[in-house]
Parts: sequence; structure tokens; C-alpha cells
Amino acid sequence: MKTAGAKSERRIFEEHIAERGFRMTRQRALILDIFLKKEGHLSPEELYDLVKAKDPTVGRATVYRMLRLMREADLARKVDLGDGLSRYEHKYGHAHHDHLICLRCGKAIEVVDEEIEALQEKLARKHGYKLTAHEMDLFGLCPSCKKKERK
Amino acid sequence: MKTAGAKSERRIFEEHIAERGFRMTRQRALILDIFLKKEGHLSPEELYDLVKAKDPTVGRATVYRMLRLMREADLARKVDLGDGLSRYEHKYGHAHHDHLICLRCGKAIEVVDEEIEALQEKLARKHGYKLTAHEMDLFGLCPSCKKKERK
DNA sequence: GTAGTTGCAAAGGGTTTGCAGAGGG
DNA sequence: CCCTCTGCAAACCCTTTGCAACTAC
Repeated sequence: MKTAGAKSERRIFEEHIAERGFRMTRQRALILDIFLKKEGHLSPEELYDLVKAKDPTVGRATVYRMLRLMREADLARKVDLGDGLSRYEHKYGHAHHDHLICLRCGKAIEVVDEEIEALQEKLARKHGYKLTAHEMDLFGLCPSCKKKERK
Repeated sequence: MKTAGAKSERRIFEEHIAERGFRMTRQRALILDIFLKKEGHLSPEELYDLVKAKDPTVGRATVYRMLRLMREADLARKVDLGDGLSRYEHKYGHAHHDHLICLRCGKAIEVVDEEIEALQEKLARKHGYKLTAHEMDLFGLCPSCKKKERK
């Protein structure tokens, strides 16, 4: 199932670039595979390091260009975890989720609450907006940092 | 009432810097006044332009340094409206609020929903987190862009 | 007076771009 | 074969920093 999922994500990307006359290359396939396999929130530099480990000839610019392509193909999302870095997570095969971010250690977990989702829709409608997306980040102390706080 | 509000904000800032041995200067007072008077979401450059209009001798670096001070004094908040720029809004005298942002025209309005606020707390607690802040941005089409969409 | 503050300009960090050569379709 | 893609390095943008002169306290 995992492999099947990865394959279809790759197909989505291939279709996306074929549609606009772009090309599938060794570098793009490699970056795509690594990015999709990695759960969590990668900075461009972290992704570049992972790619370099597999193929040291790939350039940083290619990683940046690929991040843009993946965003356009709706496979990647840019998130701001408040650490000053830009970070990306992959969307495909992921249910939508929000973030619970520890201000002390920076750890971020993904959460979802259907009740909140519904209220967001309702709130937007109340103001005459048609909602297409949202981002919710909750900041606080994670359980282990909370414990340390006490001593 | 407006004036009284502005005065107390300034006092808060003065106390904040006095506490740590900093000083109140002509430039800081000017930037603070302009920033507090301006509702909405200013980029550092926009703030710098407004300041320059009143006093062309003020440098860009001073504006950046002041933005940091105001954040530390809890008078300013950094927000990401997805246009690639960093933006700041003032907090004091503002109730907490979230954003409803139009993806077409970029217009952002401020909203709040008590029910959502409560559920955010609950969600964090469920995961063992102690919540200290959050940011919620809803993206979609504003009423007027929605209308244009139809034709 | 003595720190903290300022404007300037240079440095810094992250991201984008111009280019000549490589390589997909 | 044509046109896109690549790696490199330089350019770029926004933000921070080093410094000598200045100024609040």
C-alpha cells in the first residue's frame, strides 16, 4: 500500500509536468522520492542534504526549483513553524491537518479537529467568504517541556 | 478614548525599555506612534516609508530594530499573509483575532470566534500541550472577488 | 560622562536567476 | 533536433551587524 501510494504521487507529478511541456529527469525523480518519503517539515537545506547524500552532483538550485514545482502540482505545502526557516511538508496521501508546535523545543505534531474545521467554514461564510484553505498553528509547551518547566 | 489608548501604549513601551536600561529616543517615539496608529498589516518597508515621510533622516535599520523591540514589548505581532513578505500588526488595544485572507486580491480582515478559541484550548490539552498562543489564517475568496468569479 | 542609540554601509543568509553545456521527448 | 533542465556562481532581496558619531539619562 505504501509503495502504491508513492507511485500514484509520482504519477500525479508526471502528469502535472507533462501537461505543461516540462520533463521528468533523474534529479526530479530523486528529489520527489525523498521528499514524499519524508514525513514532517523539511527546510530546503535539509531536503538538499538528503538529496546530496544520495547523489552529490545535484545542485541546490534544482532543489529549490523542484520545491516550486511540487507546490504548483499541489504535492507540497509551505509551512511556517516560527523558527525563521521556510519549511515544506508533502500533502498527498495526507489528510489535512494543523500544527501543535512547542515553543521550547520546536517539536511540531500534526493534529486535526473536525469540530474546528466546521466552525472555520461557518465563520468564513458569516463574512461572505468562500473558503478554499486554511492554516492553523497552535503554540505552546509540549508535555516533556512542560514537565521540565516545573522543576 | 483613542488618544488615551495611544498614550497608554506608549507608556507600556517606555516602561518596557526602562526596565532593561534602554532609552526612549525621538526615532523610537516616531516609529511607535506611526506603527500604533496604522491598522492593518505593515511590512517593514511600508513602515519605513511612512516613517521616512515624517522624518527622512531615520534609517531602515532603526525601523527593523524597533520592530524587534515592539515584539519584545508584546506590542507587535509578526504575521504571515502568504504574500512572501513579513508583516507586522500591533496587538495592544486589539483583542486577539485571526485572519480571513482573500487569495485573489490579498485583502485580509480580522475575525474572531469564541467557540473556535475554546476548542483550540481543548485540542491542545488533549495532546498534553499547554497552549500559549496560536495563529489561524483562513484563505479564500472575499465577497467582491467571489462576485467577479461568477461572470 | 557613560552607556545605549543612530545612520550608514557592508555583511549575512536564504532564494532566485543567467548562462553554457547536458539531455529528455 | 529542439527545447527544457542542470550545476555553478553571481545576483538578489530582506534583514542584521560593525562602526564612529551622537544623545538620553
